[in-house]
Amino acid sequence: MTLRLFNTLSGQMDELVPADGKALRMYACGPTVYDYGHIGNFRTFLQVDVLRRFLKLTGIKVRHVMNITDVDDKIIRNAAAAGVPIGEYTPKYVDAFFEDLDALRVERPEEIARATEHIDRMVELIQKLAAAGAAYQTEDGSWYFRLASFPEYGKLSKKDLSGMENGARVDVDEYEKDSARDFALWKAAKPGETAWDTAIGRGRPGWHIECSAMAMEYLGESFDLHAGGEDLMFPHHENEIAQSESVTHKPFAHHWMHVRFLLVDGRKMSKSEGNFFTLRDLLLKGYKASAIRLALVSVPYRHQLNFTFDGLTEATNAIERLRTFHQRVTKGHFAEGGNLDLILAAREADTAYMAALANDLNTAEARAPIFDLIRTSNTAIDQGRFLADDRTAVLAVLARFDAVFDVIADHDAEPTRRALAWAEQEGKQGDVAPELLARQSLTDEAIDALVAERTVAKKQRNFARADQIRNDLAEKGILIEDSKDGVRWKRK
RNA sequence: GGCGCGGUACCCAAGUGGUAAGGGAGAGGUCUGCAAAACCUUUAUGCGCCGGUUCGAUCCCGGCCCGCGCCUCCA
Repeated sequence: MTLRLFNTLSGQMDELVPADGKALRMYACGPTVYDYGHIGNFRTFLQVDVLRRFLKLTGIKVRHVMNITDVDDKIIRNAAAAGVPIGEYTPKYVDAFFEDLDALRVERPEEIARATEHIDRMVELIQKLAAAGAAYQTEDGSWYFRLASFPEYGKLSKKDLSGMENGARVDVDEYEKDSARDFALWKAAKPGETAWDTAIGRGRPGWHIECSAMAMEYLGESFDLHAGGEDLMFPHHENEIAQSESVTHKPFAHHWMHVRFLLVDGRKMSKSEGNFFTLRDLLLKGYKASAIRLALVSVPYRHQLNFTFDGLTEATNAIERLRTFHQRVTKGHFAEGGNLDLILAAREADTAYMAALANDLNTAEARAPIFDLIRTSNTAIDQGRFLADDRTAVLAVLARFDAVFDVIADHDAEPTRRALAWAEQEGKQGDVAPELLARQSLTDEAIDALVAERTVAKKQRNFARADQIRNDLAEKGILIEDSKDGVRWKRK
């Protein structure tokens, strides 16, 4: 099973296989740690997670590198406003980022590279660029990339910049540049700003150079895949290509994957429009981390995803269906043996599931056979003909589904607990939904005790008491289900 | 203005040149002490509009309308 993935560079679907035959080397642009991540950021990380999980499922080893941009204009600005050095400003947001990734069950890349720890490599690269005639220094000590030296510029984003060489838009701070489109490799230190003393002068790196330097450091001069949000295609990725290939004269990344934007209510998220959500915002509203994951993952990466609360509710309900079924199959008692039709159905579901993902990571299509299999199985269980081998076959399919989607196994308690602790710490208790607090008000043990009491009441045919307990629990978001295999309860 | 993407049922969303997956929601039914869960039935003669190609188009071509994104920091 080989993944066919749309390649922005070639403009077509290309097979994604490790060029060295060993491990797939991929680089994905990570966060700039100046604030908490928002759900748009996480859609991209989640889709890259789907990619790497699917690759692993098909038996491909992955070597995935992600950068953390811990020095840039916004960080410098915010740190200055907070009156601390950037090294004291960013750790909070780095920690928050990983906590959020954990909440969403995004796997860690094999390598996480911080910009501030790779300044040397960036300086070396700039020196090489200068030697190759692709970089020049301006009077203030900054270094720029000379676009004119790289005729292929624009090949990724399919832009023809030839007509706009020296447009009217020239930044007053950058009047010394040879061409308006030349971009900064190294920014000369300004008084009071964070800076490094290096062989090319005192200053700090431009944004694009870090990715070129770190990608080549960990993956080599040429590697398999480079991924990121669609907005990074131009100019960020285009600039990475220019910087890297001007030095190596080899293809930087063979394959480029761009995740399209998440919109909120049909509009791009922005703080000014008030449609801006962080993961924490949603957790405190009472949504489960798994529901957020499923909602952000279920629309294929090459389509815009319109985020709505209805969509989150739908994902919540879909997960309920998956988990209820999983529990039913896991906890049920089934006789020895198996049914050929069910085992075949499981196999077909798995084939269709894998084929959908192999087709440009079509997550929406991949869900369908799983739900089909659930219905088929439920019917068989209702008919009392579901057997032990059927269970084995079906659970194997669900395991492969969860190897990528990772929403059936319930890990929702911890992210919510942490979000609540965070809200308390930050004095944001006012943002916590009352329903969430109600739901958290009972411990598992207390619920078990009430459920046991209800079971006793039912045996005594004291239905009034039994229903009272059920209703009381329901008010706190705890739902009870009676079944042949005992009583199940779950938090809404 | 340039580049790109999309418009499929109440909502989300796949998909194919031969007659519309899946999820959610709604309605009716079965089961149940009652519920829940589950199952069954049901909800697009129709896939933005208009032309064209074709035996046949939602899917191909052309035009139009609408929405969105990128072109500047941005996932």
